[in-house]
Amino acid sequence: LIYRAERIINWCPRDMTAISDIEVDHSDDLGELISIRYGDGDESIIVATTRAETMLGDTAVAVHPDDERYTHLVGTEVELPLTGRRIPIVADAHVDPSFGTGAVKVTPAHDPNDFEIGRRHDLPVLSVMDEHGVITAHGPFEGLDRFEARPAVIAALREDGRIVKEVRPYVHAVGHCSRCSTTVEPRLSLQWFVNVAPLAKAAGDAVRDGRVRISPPEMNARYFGWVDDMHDWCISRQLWWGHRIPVWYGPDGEARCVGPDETAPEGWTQDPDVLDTWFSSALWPFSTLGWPDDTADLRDFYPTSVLITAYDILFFWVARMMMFGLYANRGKSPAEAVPFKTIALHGLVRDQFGKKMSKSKGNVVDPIDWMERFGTDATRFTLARGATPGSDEAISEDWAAGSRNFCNKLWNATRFALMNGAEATPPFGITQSGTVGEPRPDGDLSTVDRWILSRLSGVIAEVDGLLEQFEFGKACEALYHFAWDEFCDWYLELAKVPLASGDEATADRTRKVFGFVLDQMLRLLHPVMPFVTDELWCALTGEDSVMVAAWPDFGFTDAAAESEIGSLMRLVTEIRQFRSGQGLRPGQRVPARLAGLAATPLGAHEESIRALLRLTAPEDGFAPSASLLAEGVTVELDLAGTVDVAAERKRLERDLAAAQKEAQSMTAKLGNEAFTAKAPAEVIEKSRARLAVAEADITRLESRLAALLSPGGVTPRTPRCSCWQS
RNA sequence: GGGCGCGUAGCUCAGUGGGAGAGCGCUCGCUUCACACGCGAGAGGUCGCUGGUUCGAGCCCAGCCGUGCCCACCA
Repeated sequence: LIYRAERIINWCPRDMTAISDIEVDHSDDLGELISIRYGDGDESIIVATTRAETMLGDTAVAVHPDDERYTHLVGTEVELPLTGRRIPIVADAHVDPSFGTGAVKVTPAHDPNDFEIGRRHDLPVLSVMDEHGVITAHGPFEGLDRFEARPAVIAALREDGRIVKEVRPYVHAVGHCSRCSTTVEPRLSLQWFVNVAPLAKAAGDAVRDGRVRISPPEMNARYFGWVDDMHDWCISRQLWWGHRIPVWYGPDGEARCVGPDETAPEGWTQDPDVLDTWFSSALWPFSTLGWPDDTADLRDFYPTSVLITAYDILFFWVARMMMFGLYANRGKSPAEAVPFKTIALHGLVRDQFGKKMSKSKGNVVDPIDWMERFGTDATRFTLARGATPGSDEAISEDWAAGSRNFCNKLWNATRFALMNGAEATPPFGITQSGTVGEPRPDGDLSTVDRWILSRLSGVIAEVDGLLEQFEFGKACEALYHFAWDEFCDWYLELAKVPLASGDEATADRTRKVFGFVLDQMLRLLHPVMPFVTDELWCALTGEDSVMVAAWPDFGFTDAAAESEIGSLMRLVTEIRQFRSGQGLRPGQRVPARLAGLAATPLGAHEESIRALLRLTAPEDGFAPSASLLAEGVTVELDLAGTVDVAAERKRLERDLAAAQKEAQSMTAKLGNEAFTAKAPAEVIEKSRARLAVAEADITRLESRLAALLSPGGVTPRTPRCSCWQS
C-alpha cells in the first residue's frame, strides 16, 4: 500500500516541504504570457509561457498529433535559445491546439503535465532549480532566485530581437502554499505515497451498503465524488513536527518499513521525513483507544456512534479515518470495522462577508471575546441555534446578545420560582422519573396545570425528534419558544393567581407543577446552555448537578386543556389590543363586567383573565362605555365615559378587512368546481371551517362598528391633547 | 470546464403541494410587585425573473439572472 516514487509535487520553497494538492490555494494572479520563438526560419516554432525561467530545463516542444500546422515538424529538432541545446518536437494528445499557438514547451522536471509527457516520449528530466527555488542550471543564471531569474531570462532572450515575439499581461491561476502563501513550485522529488485505490473503494462501500450513514444525505454525493476518484496520496512531509515515517534505509539504499515491535537493523538510518498530518489524524478513531493492542476500550468504543464535524473536512479527515479505520480493523466483521456509524455534518461558521472563517485568514470571531461580553452559554446557544445540517451559518453579535437575554430570562424565571417556593418534586400522578404514572382525577390538576404539562410533553417529543436528526437549530428554536413565549409569558403570569390565592392546597399544587416544568425545561436546555442551567437547576432542586439528571421522558397530552387555554389567550389578546388602541396604560385598572363568561369553558378562569387584563370588578355606578365580544364572552368596560372612537374604528376596520379577505378567498375557492371535485375532503372541510370563522368575525366586527356610532354604544371622548387641532 | 447549494420582511435565516414565519432592527405605549438584557400593541414581503405541471406553487419541472462552495485546468 505504500511506495516511493519520483513525482512532480507541489513544493513550498519557504517551508521547504512537499504539500498535497488540497493544501494548495489557487488564486488568479496577474503575470505575463511570453511568446518565444524556438529554432530558426521555417523550422521554428513559437511557444508561450508564464514561467520563462523554466525554459532552461526544456527537453522538448509538444504539439497535438492532429494539428496539421505542425505535422511537418513532428520528429524534427529545434535549438533551445540561450542553451544551444537541440530538443525534439513531439506529438502528444495532452496539448490543446486551440490555446495560443498550439505548441507547448515541455519541462519534465518542473511541471506535472510535462512530466507525464516526458514519460510518454522518454524525454530527459532536467532539473534546473533547487529546493530553495534557486536556479542550478550552469550558466549566467546559476544562483538566481526563481523570481529574479524570470526577468533575467527574458532580458537575455531579448538580446536577439527575433526571439521574444510578444509579452502581454496575463491573469492565470497560481498555486500558493495554504500556510504561508508562498507561490508553490512544482518540483521533481522522491516521496512516499499511499496507493489509495483499495482503501478508497472500501471507504466508499461502507457508505454505499449502509454500514455508515451520512447526515444530511445530500452530502453523500460529495463523499462519493472524493472516494471514487481519489489519486494517490503523498504522505511525506519535510517538517520538524509529526509522526516520523517508519522507514529505514540500509547502506545500499534499500528501504524497509519497521513496525512498532521491531528494531531497525544495526547501521541503518531512518527517513528524516514525517507523515502528513492527515495521515496521523486518520488514526484517531482507534489509536486513541489503544490500538494496535486489543484493549477493552477498543472493544467497547470502536466503532463510535456519531462523528460530528463540518462538511469541509469530509475529505481531509473523515474519508481518511474511514480508509484507515477499515484497514486497521479489517480483522473484524464488516459492521464492526467501520470507525463510526453515523457522520453528522454541520455547516461552516461564516464571517460578515459570507467567507468561511479560518485561522490562516484571520477572519475569525474570538470565542473568548464573546464569552466575556455575552457569556459562555450565550455563545454556545448562538452557535447551536444557527446549526442546520450541512448548511452554513452567518453569525452576528445581535444573535449573541439575544441569547444572552434568553439566559437572563431563564435566570429571572427561576428567581421567581424560588421566591414563590416552587418545588421540583413532581405533582400528583407523575412519577419521580418524570413519566406519567397512574391516571389521576381531573380535580387534582387545574386546566392551566394540564395545559403546561401537555405543552411540556409536546416540546420534549419535538426536541427528541429534532436532536435525533441533528437539527440542533430547530431544537433550540422550539425550546426558546416554549421557555419564553409559553412558559414565561403565559404560564408564569397565569400561575401568579393560584400562588397568591391564599388557598394553600391550590398554591402548593401550583408550586409543584411550576417546579416540575421548570426542572424539565432546564434539563432540556442543558446541552445547549450548560452553565446557567446547572446553576439554576441545582438551586431549584438542591441536587448536585443537572449533568447527571435523567433526560426528560414525560408523556402527557391533554388536547382539551390546550384548546381551552388557546381560547383564553385569544380573549386576552383581543382585549389587550383594544386597551392598546385606547392608549390605556398597562397598569391602569379598568372596571369591567364579563358577561356570559360562566357559560363558556373559560368560566373557571375569571380571576386569571381579570389579573392578566387589569380588570376590576364593577362597582356602584358602573357605566360601561365599550363592549367587546370575544370567544363568546361580552366584555363590558367602564372607561369613565370616554372612548377613542377613531382608534377603535381603525382597529376594527383592520380586522374586518382581514376577515373579509379571508372570506372572499375561501368563497372563491369553494366555488371552484375543479377544487371541490379534486381536492382531498379534509382540505375542503378545512376551507369551509375557515369560511365559517371568517363570516362570524365579519358579523361581530360589523356590529361593533355600527355600535360605535349608536348612542347606546360608546361615547366619543375628547382627544387627550388638542393642540394639533388648532 | 465539472459538481453541489443558495436567492423568502431592513439584516441573518426557518418554511419540500392547500391559512407567508422567527430572531434582531424599526414604530407606538409602559419602570405593571421575576426580568427595561423587560412587558404589551403594531408597521413591514408581487417568496430573484420567465414559462410549465396542478383544482391549487414560496415549495415540483425547464430556462434565465445573481450569488456561494467544492473539484479540475489554465503552457
